[in-house]
Amino acid sequence: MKVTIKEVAQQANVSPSTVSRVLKDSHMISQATKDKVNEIINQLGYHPNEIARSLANQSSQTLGLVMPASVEDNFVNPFFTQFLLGVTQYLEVHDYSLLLSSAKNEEDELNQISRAINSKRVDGIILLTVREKDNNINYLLENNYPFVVVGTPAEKEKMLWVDNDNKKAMREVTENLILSGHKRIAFLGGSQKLQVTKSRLIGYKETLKKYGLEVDRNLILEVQFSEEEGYRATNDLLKKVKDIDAIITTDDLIAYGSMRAVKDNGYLIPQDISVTGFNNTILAQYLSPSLTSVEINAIELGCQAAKILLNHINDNKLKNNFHIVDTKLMMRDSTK
Amino acid sequence: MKVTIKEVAQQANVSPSTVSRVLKDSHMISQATKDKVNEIINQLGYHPNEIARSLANQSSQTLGLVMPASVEDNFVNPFFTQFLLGVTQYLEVHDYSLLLSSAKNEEDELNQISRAINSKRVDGIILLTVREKDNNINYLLENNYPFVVVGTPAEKEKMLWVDNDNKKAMREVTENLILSGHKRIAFLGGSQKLQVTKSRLIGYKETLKKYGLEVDRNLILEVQFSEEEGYRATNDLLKKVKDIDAIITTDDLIAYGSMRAVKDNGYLIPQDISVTGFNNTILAQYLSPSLTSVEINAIELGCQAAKILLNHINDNKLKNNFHIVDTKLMMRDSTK
DNA sequence: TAAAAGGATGCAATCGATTGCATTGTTGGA
DNA sequence: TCCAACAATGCAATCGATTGCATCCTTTTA
Repeated sequence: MKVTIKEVAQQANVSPSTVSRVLKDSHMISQATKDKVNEIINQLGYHPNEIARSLANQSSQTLGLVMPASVEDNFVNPFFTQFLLGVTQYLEVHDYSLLLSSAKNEEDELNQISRAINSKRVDGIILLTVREKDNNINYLLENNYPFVVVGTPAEKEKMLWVDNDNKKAMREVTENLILSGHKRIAFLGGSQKLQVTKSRLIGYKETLKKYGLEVDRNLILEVQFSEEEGYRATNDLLKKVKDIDAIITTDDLIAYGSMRAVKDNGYLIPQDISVTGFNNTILAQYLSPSLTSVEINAIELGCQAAKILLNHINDNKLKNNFHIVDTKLMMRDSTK
Repeated sequence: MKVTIKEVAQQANVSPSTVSRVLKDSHMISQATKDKVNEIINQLGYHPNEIARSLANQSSQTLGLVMPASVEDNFVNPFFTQFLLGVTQYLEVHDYSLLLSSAKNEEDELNQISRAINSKRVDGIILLTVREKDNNINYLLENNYPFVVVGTPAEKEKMLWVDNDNKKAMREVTENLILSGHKRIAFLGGSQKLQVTKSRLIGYKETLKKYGLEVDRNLILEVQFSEEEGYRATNDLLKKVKDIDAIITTDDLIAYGSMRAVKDNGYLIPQDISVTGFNNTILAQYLSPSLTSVEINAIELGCQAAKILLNHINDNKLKNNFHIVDTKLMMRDSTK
């Protein structure tokens, strides 16, 4: 049942080395021998044992990915599934595999990462989260181990990373609102310690300035990523500030909460106040009114992450590299 | 930088065999030697090379999972992410890993599966889909290769599988509706060729009979899994049959389309007609009215799939085994 | 025609573990 | 005191590939 390179060699009357070279299509082997060996290979149904190969080549042809403990918060979002799809699709073409593990909590991530590395089962790691002071990144840098980060890291000139174009995305959203006549535009974002929030905020502010609108600190709020928080924050805001005509949020769930608050305060969407979301989840399509949102190309993000990391692994020179993936504004009925 | 078993052996003045036995905590080794070797191991920061281990042990300590081509249709649904989480969490405890690949289309799945098997990179396969005449299953059975199926397969006494309790779930839904006074309950399900639809339909019919209600063929419809189809089917149904007071669907998206049609036909939910969904996606919570739905415990399903497969691999006797995971009815405002 | 050159292939070491069997040293029973 | 029994460890083969170097044979060149 189990066919090894030795058996192929015997049947073909050559040495295992020759079979190995045929498999690589080495130029050292004559065409006649190649044909003969290939025939036996097909005949016996031989497939190389990748484990043995990995050992001999000192390379597992595998990347590692640790599901962050926070995926649980994010079941709303197809991001993770799409990202995985992008990664695996790219890897398959390049004869790489993906080894997946999951972390029980934040500290456990480092555990999982070092296990993967130490056991030599992966040639590189894809990191799905960036934290402010990121232990995982530090560990990987210290050990000089190949990895790519999804998101913009603090020391972005030191490593590989991919991100979507948050600044540009927010420029588009803001500009769109301004061009359709909005003047008092609020911004509901996540924690401003996060790079992702910072970038989006910059896009928002830049665009206001570009069109000569005031950046009002009272209109910029930090909220948790939940419907309830979106509701609460918007409610407070509308009680305090009376002339708001648009609310930009950085997540569809926040946007949904926000929409509820807008309605509860007696305003119409979008006639009185426009609302925008982010991530273009299924909610955006089916809420009423449907929600204008920003679509993230998670598949492409996964694909690019895999690509950058693989390039680095196969050509150790590229110590620093990055790729920025475009987003797409999905206009719907929650904006004028 | 790279520490092997040989170096540990040298430093500890023993042979590699002894180190290997210390790692297994073999009873053949004296406590003194164990202590000495373990100290050196910690000192040098030695970690076994799992690739080499796999080769020697003829076991990769890894399961394979192919993302079905159809995940793309299912980005709405956190099922996949949750399932993966369940699998990886279980595997980690048992020192197994998960190798992930994705299929471009239905035929490509078999490709991916045979690649994984032939390359000896996995000890078993988790199949996420069941089709009517399933090539993947046939291939794996023919090759006598360990695998577990998610869903109820046709020849369920021949293999390992896990599923959620579809029959019971539908019994609950139906009973609940009947007990709150509904008498003319329609059933919008997916293709009746699918086992999952069959089971759910049985639960529905059984419960009607149990309470002495007529099973009316006109009230049972097959639809595609989409909002549009849900709308269309419901619309047609309501035009034809006038006394319907509840609609059971087998997916939240279908339910949503159905709800829209109910409203468009001038009925109130739930006062005139109750509607139920399935899968308890994010939509169910946030639609208005919020949607009564059935929650599937995908994490548990993943966990059980991994468990059953691992048990089989480590104890080849259990050729047939299964596990049925309970569902949970989430009552919301779309039902009386 | 002999020597050099070069093409095609095989030998054997290697990757980093595991494990059956041989060996050594110690203990206890007769 | 001698030998059997057993505990502890080492030797060397093995898992299934890859690859540097040696070898052999053919062809080219002087």
